[in-house]
Amino acid sequence: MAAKRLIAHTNTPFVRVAVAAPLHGLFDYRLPPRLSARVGCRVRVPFGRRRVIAVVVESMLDSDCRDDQLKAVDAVLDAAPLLSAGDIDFLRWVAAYYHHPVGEVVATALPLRLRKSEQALLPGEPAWRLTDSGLQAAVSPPTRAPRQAELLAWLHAQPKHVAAAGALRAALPDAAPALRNLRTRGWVEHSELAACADAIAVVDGPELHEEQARALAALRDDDGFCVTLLDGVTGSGKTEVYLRAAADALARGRSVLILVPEISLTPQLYRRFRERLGETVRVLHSAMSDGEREQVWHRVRLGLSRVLLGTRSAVFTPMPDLGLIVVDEEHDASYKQTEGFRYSARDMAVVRAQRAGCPVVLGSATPSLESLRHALDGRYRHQPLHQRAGGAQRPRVALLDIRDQPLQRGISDPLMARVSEALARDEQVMLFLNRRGYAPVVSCFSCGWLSDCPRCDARQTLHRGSGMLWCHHCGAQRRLPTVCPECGGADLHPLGQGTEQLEAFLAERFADVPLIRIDRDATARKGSLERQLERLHAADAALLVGTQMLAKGHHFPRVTLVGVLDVDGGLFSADFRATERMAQLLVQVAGRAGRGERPGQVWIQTRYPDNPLLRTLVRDGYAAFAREALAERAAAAMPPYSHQALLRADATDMKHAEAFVEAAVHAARAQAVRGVELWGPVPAPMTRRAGRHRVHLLLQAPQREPLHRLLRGVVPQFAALPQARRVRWSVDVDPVDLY
DNA sequence: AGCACGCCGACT
DNA sequence: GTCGGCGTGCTC
Repeated sequence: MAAKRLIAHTNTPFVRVAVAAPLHGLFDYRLPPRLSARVGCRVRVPFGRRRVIAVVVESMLDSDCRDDQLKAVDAVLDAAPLLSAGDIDFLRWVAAYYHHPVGEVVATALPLRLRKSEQALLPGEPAWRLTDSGLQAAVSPPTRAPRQAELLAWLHAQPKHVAAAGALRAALPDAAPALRNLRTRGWVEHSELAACADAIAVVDGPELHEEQARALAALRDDDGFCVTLLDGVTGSGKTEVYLRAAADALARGRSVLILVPEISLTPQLYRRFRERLGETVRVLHSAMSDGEREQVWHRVRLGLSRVLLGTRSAVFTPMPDLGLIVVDEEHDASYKQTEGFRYSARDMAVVRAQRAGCPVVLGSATPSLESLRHALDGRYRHQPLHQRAGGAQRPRVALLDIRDQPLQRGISDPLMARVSEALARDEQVMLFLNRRGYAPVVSCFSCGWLSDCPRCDARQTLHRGSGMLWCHHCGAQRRLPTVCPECGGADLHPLGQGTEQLEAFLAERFADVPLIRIDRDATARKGSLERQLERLHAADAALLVGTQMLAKGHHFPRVTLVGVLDVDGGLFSADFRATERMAQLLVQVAGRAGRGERPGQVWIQTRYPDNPLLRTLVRDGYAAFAREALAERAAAAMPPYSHQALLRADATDMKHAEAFVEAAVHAARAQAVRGVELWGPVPAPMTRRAGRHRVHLLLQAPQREPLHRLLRGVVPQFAALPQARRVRWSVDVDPVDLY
């Protein structure tokens, strides 16, 4: 023990560092005796022919490398570690799990600024201090400069003759010119006030209903690691449970990490947490500047702020004494990073809680089948919340068979009639269509030309507002041609509907009813969504048209009728998870209806009213649907009853992508790990995308262990394959979409 | 990734 | 004659 402590705190002659490069190994360096670098500190090291910022992950008495191969650390950039030994262990575990280069994983745990800039922005308030000569001047102040004298006296009265710049400004609002003069005389100097901890101020909330109380009591029972699936319908008060559990953790002197999907990181949630827990609540999100992000990051890692509300990447933020992790809307796809280092923040939150020995709460009205399986197997505690807070009634959900129905812009007559009736009763109506733009394709009726994307195996969507054809997969745009590019005819027609068309049609049909469209295009203009929603709260009858954006974040208490125009796309997709996503989306959309006094009704148009999963969902709800869907997955040995990894490769030349995956298959076969199936090379579902041809190899196994054993052996070999030079490739462990 | 080395085409 | 194309190799 004594020896170990000695090693940890004296200068060991070698360090092992993680470099942000797509290289699987770590790199050893000599540490000159004049330098001291503990695990978790950043260092500047010579790397190849350049200098890079790296993170120390081990501190060693000797190295496996030959002495003449070792270079020396240039400089130590942090006096104290930014990441604890536990954080480093966790990140190394994460890198091993995702078979991703450690350096890149460690880099994602640091705020961007710390990867690029050597100087850390450690927290501390800017302040002004009286200098020695200033101290003398304060004793006999200049009589001809009363403002300066006043300022000198004020600073003199401060403890240690130092004051925060903000406090000074508050006390002497007009002191800026005097301050400037004192500074030129050398009587005050710029300084820094020690960083102080944020106030923790827990405020009581509303009384919990029985189920909430039960869920909270269960959480209190177990202070160590345990996973709770908080399975609660929209409006059942999950947030209240999070708040109480967070307050408990704070009371025990612990920190709390709250993860939310990108979309629902609304100011309202942040405000609610601040109101209830105090200034100690801090937030990390994409709209913040690099400097702000780094400041929050330091405050949280130093324990100055105790509650962090953040999106996906916040799961790697170092936090001392972690006492609770919450993953809100745990089924949400945005927890999975879909490029580069493809991690699942939800899964890593569970691992992190396990390592920290603290509880983790996964909350959702529509839990992922992965989490539900764990709950059914007893690995997660299942905590349902059925009651709707405030006693609002569940909406009535029904299928609308449109097989023999004429459709007007995608809307059947029965649905249209209900829309009219609801509007006539001064109620609000929401129509959901998961396709933005005006029409998904434009076609020439004389020659059959279609608006194909030049770079993808997809159609360009018509956006009539801008008069453009737009590929939603690669972003390629062109003007809508006036005549057919193929035959020169003037017989071009949009086919199918998007939200833009629906909006135009309904605006004409219900000219005197306020109408709002909510999708990525309509809300791109900043702040416009908020203003539109204001308008909605004031209105009586109103129409809302939108994509899945409608289903998230915002609540529309006055909506009594929800129409889902097209659900069938989710039923027959090549992606086995499509039905799960469809069901989650339907339930989330339905949850928007009837939260006021009047009961809501939800009508779902379909050509497949006999589809068993759809029927179960509508008749018996999400839980019943999920049971059946799980049974199907089990029967087909699909996740979560098997485990997958996906090797993706793409190249401008299809042959290169194929050759690489072919070679990868050979390498994988040579490992001869039993119990892992290899499916590939196969062309990706959308073979060509943004001008690149994409080829996959799917690896699947009933158990995790053999899959990971295989990957451990073979992924480094992929990197070394000569064919790898001609492709972009990546390994996706636990892929959620196979596109 | 990022950087240098190296070996072939059209230009001040 | 060179400037520069990107294939190849390497990073403790």
